[in-house]
Amino acid sequence: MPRYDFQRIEPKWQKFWDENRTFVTLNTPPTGAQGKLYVLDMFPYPSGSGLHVGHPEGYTATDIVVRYNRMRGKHVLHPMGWDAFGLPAEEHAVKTGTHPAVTTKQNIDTFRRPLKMLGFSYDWSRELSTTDPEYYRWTQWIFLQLYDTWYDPEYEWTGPDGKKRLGKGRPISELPIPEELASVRREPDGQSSVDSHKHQRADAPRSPEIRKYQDQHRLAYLSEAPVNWCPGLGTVIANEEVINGKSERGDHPVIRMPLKQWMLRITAYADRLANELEDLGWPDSIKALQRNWIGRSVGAEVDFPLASVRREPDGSPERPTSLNQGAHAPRSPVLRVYTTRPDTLFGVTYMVLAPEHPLVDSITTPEQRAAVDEYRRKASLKSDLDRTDLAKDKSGVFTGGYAINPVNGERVPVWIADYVLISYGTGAIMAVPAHDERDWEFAKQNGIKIVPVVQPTKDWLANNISKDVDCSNDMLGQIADEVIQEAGGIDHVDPIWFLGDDKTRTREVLVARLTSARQGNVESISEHFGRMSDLFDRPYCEVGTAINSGKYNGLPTAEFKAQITADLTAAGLGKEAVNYRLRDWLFSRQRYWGEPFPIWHELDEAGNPTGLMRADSAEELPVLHPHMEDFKPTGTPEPMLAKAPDAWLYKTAADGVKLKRETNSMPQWAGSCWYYLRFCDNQNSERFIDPALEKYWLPVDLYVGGAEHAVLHLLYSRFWHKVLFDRGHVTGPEPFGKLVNQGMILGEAELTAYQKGSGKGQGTSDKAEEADSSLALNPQPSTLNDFVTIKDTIESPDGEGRIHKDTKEPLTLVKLTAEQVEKSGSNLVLKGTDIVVESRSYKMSKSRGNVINPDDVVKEYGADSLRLYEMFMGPLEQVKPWSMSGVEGVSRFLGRTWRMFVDERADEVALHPAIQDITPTDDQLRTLHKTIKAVTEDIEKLSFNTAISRMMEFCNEFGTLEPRPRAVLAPFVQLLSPFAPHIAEELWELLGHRDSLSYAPWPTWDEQHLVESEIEIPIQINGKLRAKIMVPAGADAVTLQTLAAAHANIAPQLAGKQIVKVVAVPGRMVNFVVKEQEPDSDSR
RNA sequence: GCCGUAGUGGCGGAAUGGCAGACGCGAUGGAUUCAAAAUCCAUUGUCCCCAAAGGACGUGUGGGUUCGAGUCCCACCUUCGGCACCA
Repeated sequence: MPRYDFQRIEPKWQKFWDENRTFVTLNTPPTGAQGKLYVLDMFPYPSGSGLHVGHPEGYTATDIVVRYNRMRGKHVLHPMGWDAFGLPAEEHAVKTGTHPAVTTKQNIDTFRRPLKMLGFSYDWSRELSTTDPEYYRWTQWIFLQLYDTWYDPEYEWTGPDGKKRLGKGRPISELPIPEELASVRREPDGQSSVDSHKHQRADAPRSPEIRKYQDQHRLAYLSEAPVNWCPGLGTVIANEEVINGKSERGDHPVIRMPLKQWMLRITAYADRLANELEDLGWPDSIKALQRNWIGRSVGAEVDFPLASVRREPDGSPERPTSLNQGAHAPRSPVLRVYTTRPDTLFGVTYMVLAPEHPLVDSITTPEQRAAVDEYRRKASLKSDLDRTDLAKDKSGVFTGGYAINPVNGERVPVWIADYVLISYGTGAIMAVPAHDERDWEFAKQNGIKIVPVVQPTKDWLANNISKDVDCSNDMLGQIADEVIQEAGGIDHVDPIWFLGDDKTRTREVLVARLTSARQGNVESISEHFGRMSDLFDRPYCEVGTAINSGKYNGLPTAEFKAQITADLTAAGLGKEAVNYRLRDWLFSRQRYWGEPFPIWHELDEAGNPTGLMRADSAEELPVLHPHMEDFKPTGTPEPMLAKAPDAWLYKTAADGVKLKRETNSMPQWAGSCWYYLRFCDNQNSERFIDPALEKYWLPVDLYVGGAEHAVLHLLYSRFWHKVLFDRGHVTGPEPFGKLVNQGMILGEAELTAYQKGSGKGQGTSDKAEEADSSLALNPQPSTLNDFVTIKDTIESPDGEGRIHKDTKEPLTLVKLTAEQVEKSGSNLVLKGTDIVVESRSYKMSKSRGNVINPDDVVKEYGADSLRLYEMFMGPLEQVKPWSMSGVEGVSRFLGRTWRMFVDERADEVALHPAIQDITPTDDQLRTLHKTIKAVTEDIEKLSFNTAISRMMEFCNEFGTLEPRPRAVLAPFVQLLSPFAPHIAEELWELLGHRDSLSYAPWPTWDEQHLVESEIEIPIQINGKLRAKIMVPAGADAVTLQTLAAAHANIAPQLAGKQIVKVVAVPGRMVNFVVKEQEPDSDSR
């Protein structure tokens, strides 16, 4: 009985593909190739727990595109590899003593097997792993490129892509050396460092001063700065890896502490990373996410001269330095701030320095010293989490110092407060409490005066009336008018009212007005809006017309900004400035299982570091890991590799200088930053990629992966690529052309219950959550038994069962079935109770127990069914819940397809006798060609779910038809093959073909066959459907109208009515616009 | 708060401004079977109507544009995701 036996078919074809090297892609295009296509999946981290259903989602999508294009004659590149450095393998090593390399190899094997089992047409000869020394050798080489590069923001050039650019990463040897350093080069002992310009080696004998100067400008540099130290992980991590003060991986607390770490100067590329997003074929949402992350803002830097500064012995106080700030150097001691609102300069009533700001010491007066030191000490202990938690609390201390407001000469007190961040802008702000929420809160809390400098507009008044005032939009406008009238004109509306002071008369008028508007209770409203400011959502307005601003009074905000920026620049008091939320990328980790740095530190006679560094040459790469037995973290910020044997750690250079290896390692992102390049040329031992192959294959034409990489991997990769581009190693500025993010697959929908009437509000999640816990604490014994909602459970420490979060009792989670609930209005209710039941899907997670294992699905339904189901669930980009019965649905479709070709009642597998070489009818051909067209276009649009539904329709039409014309069925197999390649190959073979279907030409459709002789046309009266008629396909508007008017249902309805207009669109519809004779209450 | 995404049957979802709900799941009825599974056929947005014929309503809410709106415009509500003391 030859049923659809995927367990026989699938391994058979996987073996066939393997043995015939069906999917190996040569680097030379085959003759007659229709161009190249590089389709890439985000390569996985091979975790020990194996494949997850999310993986095959994107992989199937790309596989369909690849198989389709292969059949269309494209020269396709479709590789797969492993992002295999990272913590889990190392943590496993700590537990078991197994070397991470061993674990990694095992994990890769457990990942490769299911990928092969799913029939993806990867070219496995291009497989790579970031942990392979032959791979990370080039990762280290690229690091050396970064190390050898400085960014010249002034450099104008034309790239190989023909576009003009401003700003370029250039070799460090081309960095101009300042005069004062250059003079040092001629050393007294005659050891000149006038180098040949051509071959500069990193360890060339130059003066230490120059070398340190260069080191400060490299794209890869060492910096002592507060970083995110995560004791739980035993390493520092990047800003991007910190979520709400906890580590992204493991959810461990993160504390900030100053450490010397490697940084990559990604901020130098911030502008280009933001601007060059524009032309990318990426989803707007991802572009927005990156733009947001880069966070470009335009404003001005303004210098406030200091009124009282304790002079240092050398005569000048230290000036703040910032990487972000430009070169204009003030002559006298100043406090430089960055602001996006230079138009509010006249409203500055205090200034704030970040506690870590270098000027704090010199500005603090002796009287304030103790308080300032105490505040700084406390602030330094705060983790980012604490700072976030206490966001509302605007604490701060007065330093005793004053600065002079450059626009009006006023003395402004200088405070320190931790709501100002050292890492953004200049680490200091001018505070304008009248027009900034944070400054306003701070001023209120510390009793600082508030000076409004922006006059509210009528629009502001209308738009900011409190949401508690329940009235129409018209009413809001009227209230605004009322305020203005009461004040005697918009210019007399005093902004101070909104800053908290009462304005009794106006308030009374408004309250009366509101009362009449909503027929409310006068007293309650009066009480509710006790003060004028309560009537408005915000106590300040941001944009409007200038007041209290001297000669600028009357200027609208935008003009004021432009004007005063120009004036400040002219006076040398400031300049326009751009700032980024993006920070430099913290690039070192303290772990073993990452790429070692190809860097040495020079030691002096006593063995102490001199602060000078040397890089390994390209020939010395790769820098391999030292052999180690003990993988326990040091527990301190001291890197794991510091425990390496001396042979690895130390060496003496040719010039006799003692060297010690850099013991940090690179973060996991390093390997994934450039793997798409290596796939083009993964065997090359001379270069990281052959230039000709780079030019041929790049950029990646389609890149598919999860949206969780929107700001990490995708930003880092673009950065590295741009550096390689600037240094002439790649030919394009961007690595990825079209990008698609597959949506996450959620677990199967679960029913959760909560008590009716509990909580407040309407059906909000808050309510459900509140109710959840009360249910768990007071289970209804007779009705719910041990039913407990998921919220109340946590994973037990051994990771096996689940326990109650409060009682720590083990729990059995009872899933409700559809039979246990009944409908009640729009809700579901647990039968016989007042428990409301909600259906919801959650992220798959081990602790929730809703993880679907692809292996199990393949065992039960086959790889083709899994592939087909994941594509049929819905649009690729969308988040969608898993449904096992959905898998059964597509599995049934494959069964029907099988039976369309194979007679299951026969004794062996053979073509169904109903399939005959007969001439198809026009209708049959139309169905076939419609299907070819639809499937083809849907694949092009990556609309796989609709493509599959088209094939289902085809199958529904021909599945049981007898006889079935072979000429119609054969192309269907080709259409199906990208989606369900195994069954397609099998059927293709049954149809008598000996070669793999993979290169059979994709079917084309003929418009001629799509033409229908008669079509159905809807007839509307006043836009409402009243009838349908069959008309000849080519019928013109007049014919349509005549036929429609004569229709048995339409004629009576038109009788005696005035036809105002007839809209007849040939091939589409007819609409009669009639006027009702009696103005009857025709309920619209 | 800011940026982004999405709201359509019992469910997943489909619809170049032109017949809302393709396709699938689920459900109901039937055929087949000793019976079941599997399979096949039919019905399936809600409501009015004994039923049919027919009709009314229907794409988050309120307006608007249009002969015609799920689709376009304005305002709002809600969901999900990201960022969040970024000056």
